[in-house]
Amino acid sequence: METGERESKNFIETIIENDIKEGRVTTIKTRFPPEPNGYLHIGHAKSIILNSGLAEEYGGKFNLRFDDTNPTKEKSEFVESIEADVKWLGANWEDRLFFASNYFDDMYKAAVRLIERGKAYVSDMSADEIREFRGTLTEPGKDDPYSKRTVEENLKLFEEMKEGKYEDGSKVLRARIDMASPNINMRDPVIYRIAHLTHQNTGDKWCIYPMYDFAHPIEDAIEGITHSICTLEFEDHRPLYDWVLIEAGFKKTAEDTPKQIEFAKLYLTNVVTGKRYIKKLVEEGIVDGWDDPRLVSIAALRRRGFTPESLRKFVELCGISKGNSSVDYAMLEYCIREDLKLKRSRIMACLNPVKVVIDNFPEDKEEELVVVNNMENDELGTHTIKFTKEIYIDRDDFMKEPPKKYFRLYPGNEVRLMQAYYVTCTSFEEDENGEVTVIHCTYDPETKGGNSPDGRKVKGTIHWVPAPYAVKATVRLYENIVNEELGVYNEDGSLNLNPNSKTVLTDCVIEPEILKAKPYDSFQFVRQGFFAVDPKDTTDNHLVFNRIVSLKSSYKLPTNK
RNA sequence: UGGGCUAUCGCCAAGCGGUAAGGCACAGGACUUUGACUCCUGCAUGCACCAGUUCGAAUCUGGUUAGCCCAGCCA
Repeated sequence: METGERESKNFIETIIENDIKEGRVTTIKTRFPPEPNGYLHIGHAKSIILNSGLAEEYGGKFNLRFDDTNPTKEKSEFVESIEADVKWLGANWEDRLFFASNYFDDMYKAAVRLIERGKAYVSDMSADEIREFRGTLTEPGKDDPYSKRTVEENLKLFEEMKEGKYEDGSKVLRARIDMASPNINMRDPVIYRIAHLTHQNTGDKWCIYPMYDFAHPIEDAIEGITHSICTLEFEDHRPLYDWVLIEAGFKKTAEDTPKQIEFAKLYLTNVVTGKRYIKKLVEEGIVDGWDDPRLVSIAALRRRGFTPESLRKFVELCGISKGNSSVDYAMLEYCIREDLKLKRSRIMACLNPVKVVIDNFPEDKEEELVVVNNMENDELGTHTIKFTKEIYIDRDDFMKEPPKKYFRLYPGNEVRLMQAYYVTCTSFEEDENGEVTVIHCTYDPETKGGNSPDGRKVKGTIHWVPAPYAVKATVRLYENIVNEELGVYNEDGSLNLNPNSKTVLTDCVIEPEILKAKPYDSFQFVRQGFFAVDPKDTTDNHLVFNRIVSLKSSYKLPTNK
């Protein structure tokens, strides 16, 4: 099944369709506006896929814009990684890559316009004083003593701020709105601050920088964005967004575009999402880096072997709404399995190998068998594998004393070795600890290919690797970094980490076909799950695999008896 | 306790006055050279709660409760 069609549309699509129907817009324009202060994670994927998807769906345009209005937090390292991640996800901004910082001139002019219209003033109050005068949630604020400055005075002061005459924090430009507004964002918000810093894009050209609330609506207006989609916490900012556009002359009424629309963020149950938390895990060295496979940053998911298609499917499946919610991780697992199962070759690998000797198989004989890479997808072709007297199977596929309904290998039982022969376990050897060291079997030469001419059935089919040709590799197993509740830090800043979130490296053996694999290539290891070649740890002569997701398993060993 | 927003199955989520879509998860069954996949079947007399309007309400009205967001010169 390819891109299955959704029968219901989300509320943003409804808004857009109304805007088109009622003639407010003809070509819609959306944007993804990250601040380059960290790496992108799966939550951003929702926004990227939503915004670019909407543009695509309605024949509009999608822009990538760096919202770099605060040089204290931003680095060019991050703009590079973000660009790569957005591209990898398949969002196409064509030639429309923008930087808010390139609009600083327009923003400065807009601020001057506000001052001229008496809608903004320079204040000398300190940050503490401004906070004090702002009032509280239940009490109104008090007028800024500097709010009575004349237009001329404000113009002169703001010009001097720009020229660098004042120190950081000594003056700010505030919008003149309403200190008694029940919406605290409207109590004369600061719209420009002084920061003598080298900006990642504009260098030392500016020493005053616009605040988000002032800059963002202007950025949208300049680019002709029609639908400015953001997350729920900006709902209270929407009146300010409209105020700026109207007072600075970018639009007539709040009904005109650009129009801000808010939706709920994506949370994964028990998984640490959120830039600042991931950042903390990285900085504290709890994980190896931004792309540690246990994380859900885009870089980590890519390294781990997730596909862009699987993330698109996931976002689509989760839906868009205004209710805060937390999606089951199982949903993500479903999406990646669904995407990979028809795209990837199946290969036999024993994560915890144990040797099997086929006693009645001739000592030096080798048989070449042809294996279909994916029974459901012919395009993936075939490969060959040698069958030999000594092979490895997974330790889980043998039990000395099988519990009920266990139908893999055990003394006296016959199973099928995938694509090869029926074998029957005759005996086994164990060490002093009771650990099985070698399993002895006999094979039935009549069953080559895995079918019995006499119509005899076996209940179990197990995978194997020829011992002389087994390729040694390492698999990285881990659980996601999880927390008890929504991946949130405790009040003291600590995190209740899942004890399983440790990475475990295990030696394994894989059939020789695996030697053709390159970094990021992924496979379905028969009965084990999907794995991808790690791009960082892998060397020329040793492969390291990250587990992308395990397969569903409906056989559980009985817990008691 | 000022303002804004949200409340439909374990988890997402449609629904917009005409008698509860779909997906994930789960359970049972069929099939199977991966106990996978695939395929069937089941899974809210109920839509946070209480009143009211209506022939009829998850959808409208009033009230209540719960959760999320806002007092950065962050975004």
